[in-house]
Amino acid sequence: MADDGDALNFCSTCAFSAVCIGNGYDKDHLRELHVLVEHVGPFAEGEHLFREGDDFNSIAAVRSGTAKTYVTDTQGREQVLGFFLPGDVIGLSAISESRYPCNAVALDRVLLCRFSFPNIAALATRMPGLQQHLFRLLSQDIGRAALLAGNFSADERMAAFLMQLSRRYASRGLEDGHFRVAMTRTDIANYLRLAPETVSRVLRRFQDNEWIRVERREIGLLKRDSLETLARAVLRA
Amino acid sequence: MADDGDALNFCSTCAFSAVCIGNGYDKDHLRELHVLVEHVGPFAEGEHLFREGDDFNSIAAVRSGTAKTYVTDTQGREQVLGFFLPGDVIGLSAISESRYPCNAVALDRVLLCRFSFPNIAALATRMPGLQQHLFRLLSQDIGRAALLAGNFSADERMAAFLMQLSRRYASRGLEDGHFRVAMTRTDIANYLRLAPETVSRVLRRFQDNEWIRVERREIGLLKRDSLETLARAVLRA
DNA sequence: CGGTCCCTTGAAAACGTTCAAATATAGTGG
DNA sequence: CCACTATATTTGAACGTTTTCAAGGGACCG
Repeated sequence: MADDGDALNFCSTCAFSAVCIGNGYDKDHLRELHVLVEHVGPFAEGEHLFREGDDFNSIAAVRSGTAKTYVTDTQGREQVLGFFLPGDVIGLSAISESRYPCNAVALDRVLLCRFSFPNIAALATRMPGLQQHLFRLLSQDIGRAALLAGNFSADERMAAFLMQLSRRYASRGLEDGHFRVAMTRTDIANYLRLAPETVSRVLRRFQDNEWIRVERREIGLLKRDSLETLARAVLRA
Repeated sequence: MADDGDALNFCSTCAFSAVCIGNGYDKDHLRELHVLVEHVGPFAEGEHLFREGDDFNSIAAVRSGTAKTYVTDTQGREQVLGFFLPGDVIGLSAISESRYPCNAVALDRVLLCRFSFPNIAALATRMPGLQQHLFRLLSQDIGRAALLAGNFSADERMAAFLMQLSRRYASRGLEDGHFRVAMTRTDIANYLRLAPETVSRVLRRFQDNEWIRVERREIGLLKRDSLETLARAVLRA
């Protein structure tokens, strides 16, 4: 994946961060990126990475573990905005404000690479490639946020959720046909805007159809085609 | 609003574009922005500004009129992604791709200021303020997209829609207590993920409560408090 | 004046939620 | 090692909101 030996020698974990933020930089640029990076964590399960209203000054790449972002609505119910796997960048939606607009919490043991945003933005003015990468990260998130906004059935949502997870694992070179999710049913429900009971029932139905195999947090995908067909309505790809 | 007399003398409409894209630039910078701007339109009602799959190379500020972006789902049903009033920037979600991921169509007579994105990004590397403004525009859209993703009732969605519209008019110095919307009930329904019949019924109920006054596309807000209360669940502010 | 598209209204049906309760799992301390 | 508790998950049944289907009215445009 990161076949840039020099960068790896330079600092293996920070090279990984550089990969998270963008590719194609020379050694000097990597060195400049490196000084912006701060390794933070580990965060324990349930520990907050940041809270709504905290001063925003950095974005972070997940190095290992899983996190979720969420807000609490007026009736105190949790709305999960997204899940963040290793390689994902968290905190982008805060850029337009001076404070984080949501909470972020670790779902298991989480390690981060934190980047000062003012500094990285300043660096970006001298590195067009980095600027473009940041633009793309931001723009991608706009599309991703719109994804679940549609008017979809519980089955379509769940299928899309599973396929998206699988794709994200695959894009990181991990096993994508069988994985262990870090989130509870309730987290999934809050993300998909369904009741936890509905999540449970849909998973049951998928298993009865022999499309998946579920055992607690372990999920195996048996009939990707069927799931893809359902998910297509949501994912449009 | 635009109290920069020089800029206005320089080119009134382009000064307006500069205002759309960002403030606080000196005369030289405005001149540089100016050469990037291309006035396009008018587009007639129903005419497309761009279509899904078109090559992406520019973003555009709406100068007058109203547009919507939408995608067509697998069953051929339209999903409205957003409405764009004068001053709004359209096309930001395309930055991560080389092609537009959605369609944009004029709802009435529309004029645009179009900016070459590669050029404006290049300029941004020399103008930190512009870069930051672009980052903020993008980040704002992430938040806005997440807005309607929640699990809200038809009443809450409609109230939020009306209040948001009112606020956007107000922020442009326009009448915000009574306005004429350019979109059909079906457009609103496709945006709020409701059936057109539901939109009709909710508006009826609001009018029966004397919260609003509706006559075709004309909408007057009578009890902003009641609407705000409902909308709060969605807008969180 | 006729046609088309938009909007409204009513009744029935569907889907997901809520409520209630049973079951299972992991962590804790005896 | 086992009981015990808190939390997570599953399941069933009733309920409610929104959708769907069907039809009627109304505005605008030629």
